[in-house]
Amino acid sequence: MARSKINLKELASILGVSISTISKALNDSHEISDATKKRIVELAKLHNYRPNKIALGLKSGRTNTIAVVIPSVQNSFFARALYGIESVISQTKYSTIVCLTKESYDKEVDNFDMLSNGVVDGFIVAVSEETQMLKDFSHFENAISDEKSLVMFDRVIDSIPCTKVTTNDYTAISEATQNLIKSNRKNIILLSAINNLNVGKQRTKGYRKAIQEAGLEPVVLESDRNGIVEVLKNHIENNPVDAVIALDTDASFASYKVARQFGKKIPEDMAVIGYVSERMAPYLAPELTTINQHSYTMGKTAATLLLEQLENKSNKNQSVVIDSTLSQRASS
Amino acid sequence: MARSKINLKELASILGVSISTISKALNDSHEISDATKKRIVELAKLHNYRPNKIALGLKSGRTNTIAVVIPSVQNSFFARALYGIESVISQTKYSTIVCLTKESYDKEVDNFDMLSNGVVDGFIVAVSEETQMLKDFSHFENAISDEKSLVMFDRVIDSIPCTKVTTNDYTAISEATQNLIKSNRKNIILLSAINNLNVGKQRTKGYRKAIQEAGLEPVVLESDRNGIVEVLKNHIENNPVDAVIALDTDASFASYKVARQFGKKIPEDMAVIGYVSERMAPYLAPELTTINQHSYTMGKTAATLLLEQLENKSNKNQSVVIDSTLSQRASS
DNA sequence: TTGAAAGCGCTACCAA
DNA sequence: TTGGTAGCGCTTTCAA
Repeated sequence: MARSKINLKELASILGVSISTISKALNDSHEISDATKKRIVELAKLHNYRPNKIALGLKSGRTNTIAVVIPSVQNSFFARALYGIESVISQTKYSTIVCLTKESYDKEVDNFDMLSNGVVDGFIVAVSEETQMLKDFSHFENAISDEKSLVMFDRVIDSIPCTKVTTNDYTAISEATQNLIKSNRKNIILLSAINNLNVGKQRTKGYRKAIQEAGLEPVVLESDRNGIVEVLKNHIENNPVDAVIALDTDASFASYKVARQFGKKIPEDMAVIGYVSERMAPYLAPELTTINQHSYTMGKTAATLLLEQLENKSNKNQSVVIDSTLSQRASS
Repeated sequence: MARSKINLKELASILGVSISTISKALNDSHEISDATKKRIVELAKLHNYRPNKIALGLKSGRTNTIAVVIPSVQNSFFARALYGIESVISQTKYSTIVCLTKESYDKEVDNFDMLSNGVVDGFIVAVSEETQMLKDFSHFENAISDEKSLVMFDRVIDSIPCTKVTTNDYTAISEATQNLIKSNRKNIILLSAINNLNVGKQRTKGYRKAIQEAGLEPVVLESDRNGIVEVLKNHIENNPVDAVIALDTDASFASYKVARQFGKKIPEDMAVIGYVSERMAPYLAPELTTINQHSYTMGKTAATLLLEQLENKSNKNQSVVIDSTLSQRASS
């Protein structure tokens, strides 16, 4: 196939017409006669001509590319949110660049720096943990002053003026806790392998609120992914527990594992409510009651809002809350 | 902050020097005196100057961007492979564009078309199922004739001349089957929610080979994610089963679920070997013996080979095989 | 040591 | 209906 990056200039010289004629013809301009248009389009097709996106980008100042900057993709929440984003974006003329920050401030800043100057038209970001901690948000401010559209989802920074999509985590978990209380659980503990993250702390707050309102004693068990089983074991050995709220996948699975080891029946002896993908929850025995964050919907919403902003169909800086819901199953 | 996309021209006019002087100074050219260099660099820093990547790309014909084109990211194999790729790439001057094909030929072709003309320097791809079926590989051929570097991993096309990273799935599963046979299992069935995929068929072949060599009868149960539990139930109700090889996460979890429902103990009554992420396997009760595809390593390898190719350090078209290994746990 | 100018591939304005 | 030319932001040769 006669290929290898043919450009307007070459097409022009083949047909003995000017570059601008070629350009106009391929853009179906009314200025060009149908006859030449046809010749040109045919030749272009023959040579499989594709306009050079980079040149287009330089010219127009827009690239029809958006960046999705998220901490990870191992996490089913972000994987599914990304899927939602992609579903929306891929139906448009836009493409997606995905950047993984691994919760690192430096990586996040690098990505914004690299992409802000000409490469993308806008950003969808879930702010990394380290950035939240350091409270240095100048890369976001710079993006805004560079007139990039910016949408934050899940992990948002209140003080940055941009569009935001969040979930009502705090409320959801506090309601879940109240549910357990109503069904007469007395020793409801919280188990978390993510209390190093803000999300974890937020959820813990919701738990504490509900527990304290009921006059009960909050018990918060935290560890990292590797230690979580041990931490729970140690606690259960020495304390009464009749319900666990598990803040993440590891904590959820750990609850089941330890319950088995201690011969505790779920939900009779111990109820469990956890965060696990909706796809996985039914496989647990008994099926796990989960708090569903609707990650796919959040992704779709974030993408839709960004697109509207890019096409100037919406005023900037909306805030949308996607309700988390309790998916009641057999474990509680 | 005085920002908003300052460029060489503006810097030049501020200092009353020429654009080329600015350019050279910022690139630390020896042609420029230290004095002016200093003035220029300082001004650039003050204005937070960042070179426009798009302009650079147009000029140089390279963008220092690579595309990763994979079917999905929900799947833990690809999620982790992507993580491996990112780990390598993010240490270099290159950035990554991630495209999700959802196993669609059209999406894959679109992505290649969009990115081939100037946007990326190379591709890492796991070929979509539909593409494998349709056997139309011209988008790969075009990329090659456009002089893009191309690395395929996991899902590769033999007839396309490019670098390839694969795993020895066939051998791994056939060895796993032999293991079961040696430990005296007689009714070893295969359970798959992915036999619509080539990977699934490949694994099935490995199973059949081992079973038939042992003079046993192969039993292949397939379904999709939603039907997999029912299919297994129906079979177990009416047939003896003392071992299951589960080809994917859903099939693996389904095996546990059904075993429980029928009061079959794992591994005594029924052994299970499955494909589940190494992170998840220990949470199952009993812990699941898995076939580990080393997705992270595959990703890293693919990325490393691509980089070498981009920097012309390696001859093209190597083929690397990353051995799958059996992670023996309690379920078999 | 500095600057002018061409050119990467494309579009759009203005002439012809 | 067509073509010449400028310019997007940058690098690089060649002159000054």
